[in-house]
Amino acid sequence: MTSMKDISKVCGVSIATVSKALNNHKDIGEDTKQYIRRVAKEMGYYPNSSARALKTQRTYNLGVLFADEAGSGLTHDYFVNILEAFKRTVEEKGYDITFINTGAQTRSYLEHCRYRDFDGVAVVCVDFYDRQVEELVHSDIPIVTVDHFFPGRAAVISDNVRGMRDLLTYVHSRGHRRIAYIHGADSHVTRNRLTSFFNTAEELGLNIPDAYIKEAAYRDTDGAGRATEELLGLSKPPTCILYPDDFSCFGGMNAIRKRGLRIPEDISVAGYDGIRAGRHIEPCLTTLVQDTERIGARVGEKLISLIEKPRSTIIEQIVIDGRVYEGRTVGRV
Amino acid sequence: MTSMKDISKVCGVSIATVSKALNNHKDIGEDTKQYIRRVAKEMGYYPNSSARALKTQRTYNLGVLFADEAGSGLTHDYFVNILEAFKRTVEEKGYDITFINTGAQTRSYLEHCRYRDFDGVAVVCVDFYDRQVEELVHSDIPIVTVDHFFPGRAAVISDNVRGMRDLLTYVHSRGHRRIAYIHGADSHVTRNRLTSFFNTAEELGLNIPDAYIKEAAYRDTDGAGRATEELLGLSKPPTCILYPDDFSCFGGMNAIRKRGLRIPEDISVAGYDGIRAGRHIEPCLTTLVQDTERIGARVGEKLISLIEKPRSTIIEQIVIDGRVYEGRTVGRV
DNA sequence: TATATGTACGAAAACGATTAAGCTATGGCA
DNA sequence: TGCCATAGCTTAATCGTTTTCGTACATATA
Repeated sequence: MTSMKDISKVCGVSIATVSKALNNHKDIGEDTKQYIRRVAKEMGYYPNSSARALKTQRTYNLGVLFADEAGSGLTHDYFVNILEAFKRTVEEKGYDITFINTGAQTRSYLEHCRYRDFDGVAVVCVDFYDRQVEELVHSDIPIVTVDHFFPGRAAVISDNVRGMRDLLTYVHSRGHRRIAYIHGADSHVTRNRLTSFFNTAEELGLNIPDAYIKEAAYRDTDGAGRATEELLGLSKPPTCILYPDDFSCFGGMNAIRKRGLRIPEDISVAGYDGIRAGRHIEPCLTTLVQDTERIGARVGEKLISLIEKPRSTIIEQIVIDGRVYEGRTVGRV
Repeated sequence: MTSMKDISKVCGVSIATVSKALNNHKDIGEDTKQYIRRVAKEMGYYPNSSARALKTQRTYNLGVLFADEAGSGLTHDYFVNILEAFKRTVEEKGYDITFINTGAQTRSYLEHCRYRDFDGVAVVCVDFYDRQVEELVHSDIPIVTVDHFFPGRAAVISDNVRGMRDLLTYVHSRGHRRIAYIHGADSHVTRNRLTSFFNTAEELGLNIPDAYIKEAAYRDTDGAGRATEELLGLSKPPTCILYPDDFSCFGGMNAIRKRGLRIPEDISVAGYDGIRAGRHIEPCLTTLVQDTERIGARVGEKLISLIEKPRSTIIEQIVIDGRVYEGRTVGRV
């Protein structure tokens, strides 16, 4: 590896001059600058990030905390899409991203961040009630969280209240009155959707019997299937079932078909998330598409502004709208 | 941030002693060691990776080159599952992973690797004919590639030859004789599957008319749909169609249904990959499941052994078997 | 002419660790 | 008693940068 030292020898100048020339300081003559640059290029010089980080305390490396509740890791469509958009956004600004180790827990999340000296951290997907997450969030490292708000910290949040309202309103507009909701396991997101579901139902004058509310873990096709069977077994079964997410909806659809019922002729279903596969199955899934592209991009932008201009940055919740995707799983009734 | 210097002051010993104590060198007294360790812990000390890397030339950080051909990035199911398994494996051994910037190309892949001083690189998903990839592969950085073999470098390869053979044999065993194959865009993987398809067909005594061979880009549902329509329009259409991957198969299934045909009663289809969604749709997809878990794990193990014991490590191709998943899209004929 | 200003560069410290080499007691042994 | 090992530390160099403070010289100003 060629270092500045090597270049300085070849050029017959000091290391300081090389550094300044390469970093375009104004107190180096134009000719010298060009000369040094040329030699550097010829010698295949590339700066050493460790040395630079050591001196400047800036790594241009961002940590990503990504720990799916179910341990499915990177296979979670919604979060992975956010991550992808986030990655693209920050890479454009010269940052790299490194995963915060979640598997082999020899050090805490915070310790890991200190070790790697991340300039900032994006908390994309995680158990927000974990003590290690708490510790990390209360540290002095710039942080942006997704879908969860911590007081005094920036967050980008998919609008679950509005999302559920739009979805339910759409289903209602298709004539459905007996609507069941299988919600996900308890979390901020779940509570928001649930509250919004009930509020919207009331606004729409819907009567939702208790038996129409079920719980199944997110992305648990079997659990969603079982809940679906229970709903279908009711004396007055719903005409439409809302699911925690698209995957769960797949599970529900299978349970429905096992009973010999058709979708959407006999019963309607709707998912949540808008994963790619949903658009390519038959009938294609009606769902609430979360705008992962914008969410990820905003997380990136916000995090970088927290890092680069900490003073001028207002801490805030950034709320991102989704939209109803009209597939063909919600029939007219 | 507490440094060794701080600890050394508090303990009244030299920095060297602190370093040795923490790194468990044998020439430090047991009492001193314990004492220093205790103080370090109390002061919340954590080593600085940049400083350490600068000195030791080891970063314990691995680069991941992950550039989906279609720019879909992390949303590619097959590769993302490999990545996940890879990540878990190397994290267990104390390595972190950082993405090699593929979007904002201000520096080449190799330059990026030098900059970050990766101990090694996993090339998971990329255009292997890219000049930058060439450059990287021919450098002195330990590398393991997935699904592509470069002479003199380690590779983990999903057995596409055997996979296609198993799949075709299975389809044949279900009574199909008129079998079409929509293959993906040209690549090593595609060529292997295609060759294997023809060889197996010959072994089985199948006659495959030219019109039964089509091409569509990987994961391109529309393209697969169009190719499917062409196949269906033939005077003697196939009874079974094989697709480049599961997603394409979804596209094909939709095209088939648009014609009013039923799967698998009227026509059979099979995918390739074994993505999660395929198992949860109706009817669930018959496909060749690639063992992403093992592929990712082997990439991790191999890469680490290349790094940690470069001498004793034999460069090799590691071939991983897949297996046919019997869904319900291939009927008996 | 004497002084101020500006330009172009260099010397050296510092970032936080690792490590070879050196130093100093202490105890064992002839 | 004299000598040598050994245990247990310390000194100091080093990794590759960045950055502050000088310095030397040329030019402008009074």
